[in-house]
Amino acid sequence: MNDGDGGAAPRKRADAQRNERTLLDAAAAVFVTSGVEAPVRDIAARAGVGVATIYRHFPTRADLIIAVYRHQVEACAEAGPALLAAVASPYAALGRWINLFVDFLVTKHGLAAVLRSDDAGFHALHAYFLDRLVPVCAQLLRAAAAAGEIRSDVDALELMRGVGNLCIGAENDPRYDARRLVAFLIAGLRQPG
Amino acid sequence: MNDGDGGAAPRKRADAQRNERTLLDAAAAVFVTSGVEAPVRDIAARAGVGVATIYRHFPTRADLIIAVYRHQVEACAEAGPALLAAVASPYAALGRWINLFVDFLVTKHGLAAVLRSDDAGFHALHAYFLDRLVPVCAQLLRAAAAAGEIRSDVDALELMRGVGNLCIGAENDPRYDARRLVAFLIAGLRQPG
DNA sequence: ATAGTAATCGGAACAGGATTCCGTTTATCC
DNA sequence: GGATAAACGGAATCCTGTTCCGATTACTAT
Repeated sequence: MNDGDGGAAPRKRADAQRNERTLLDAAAAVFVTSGVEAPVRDIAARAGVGVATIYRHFPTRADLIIAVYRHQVEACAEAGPALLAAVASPYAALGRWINLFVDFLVTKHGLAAVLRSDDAGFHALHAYFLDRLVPVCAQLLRAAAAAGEIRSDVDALELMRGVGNLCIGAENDPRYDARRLVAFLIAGLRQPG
Repeated sequence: MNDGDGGAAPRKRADAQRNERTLLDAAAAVFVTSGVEAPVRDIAARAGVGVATIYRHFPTRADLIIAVYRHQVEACAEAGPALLAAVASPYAALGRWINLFVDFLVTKHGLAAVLRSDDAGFHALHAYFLDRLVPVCAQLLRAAAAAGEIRSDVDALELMRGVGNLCIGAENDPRYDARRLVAFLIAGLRQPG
């Protein structure tokens, strides 16, 4: 809703809309090469705008990161119920879903690191990821526990944070395979016996 | 060797030795309250010296952190073989040793985070921790694998990095229990079947 | 079409931290 | 006690992030 006209929102100016799009593209490109903590000035330069324009559109870096990756996070969130419906074993569905999440994180240079940062500026990023993905994870955990495949005392938030942490620094380092370690962690959730 | 006199090293001046000690104490105190990434100026102020004095004694922050925690890291390294000798099951010894490591990390505010940082300035810190602890971990892993208690394809470096990552952000957050997650990870190493 | 208006813009100014430089101090040796 | 070079402190520099302000430009009403 509130996309074409709206009542209260006075519709943004055309140049502002254009700049927002340009900034998203520039940020995405810079994130790929320099990571999500690239200097603000670099992103502004790449977009051909002044630094203040970034702050006007995205008050904190978290807002910019969220905007850049929103689609992929949504896709990941929606994949949870789909996997649960499509795969026979809830435990297998959980494993598959976690792999999707891990793949997403390790391909976004530095994202896992800022995701766990306790810097106040990243509060919105924290909140978004957690609000969107923790419930999905909790649903998968409940299903697997109900099926007796894993222990029932696993907290979704804790697991998500653990998996996120395991993904830190996993980009382009052949000696560290986050996927493998996460698989061990998930294996460790199985019922003892 | 080369502690009291030596041949090539011209023995440091007395005030320099005193400052180095003072700096170590000041850094240790500041690390406890503000974490290992505390501003250099704070440490200098606490020690009552100029900032350049820090750089003269410890060229990078990594050197300072290593010096502050060297004793505890050595103790952890030496605990490995001791546990292996004292505990009947190598797998149990591994678990106990990992717990020592985790306890060390989570009580040093922010240490786990810089430990995994790929910032060039922390290269020495990386190298020291890895050189000192990975061989110990490898020995424990070999013993447990030889006893048939865990799979034999676990790399010590990878495991250490995984455990270190799980400890990031674990200080004073009741909703995140790094010890518990590490326990799951170690449990996941058991032989399948 | 045009003048008025307010949203938006760009880059300079400011702030905070790390790192380096240099004139001064001081321990050591003779 | 004086010469010498190591060590010192703090100012200067550099690099980011963030805010401010005069200039610009899209929209609106006539």
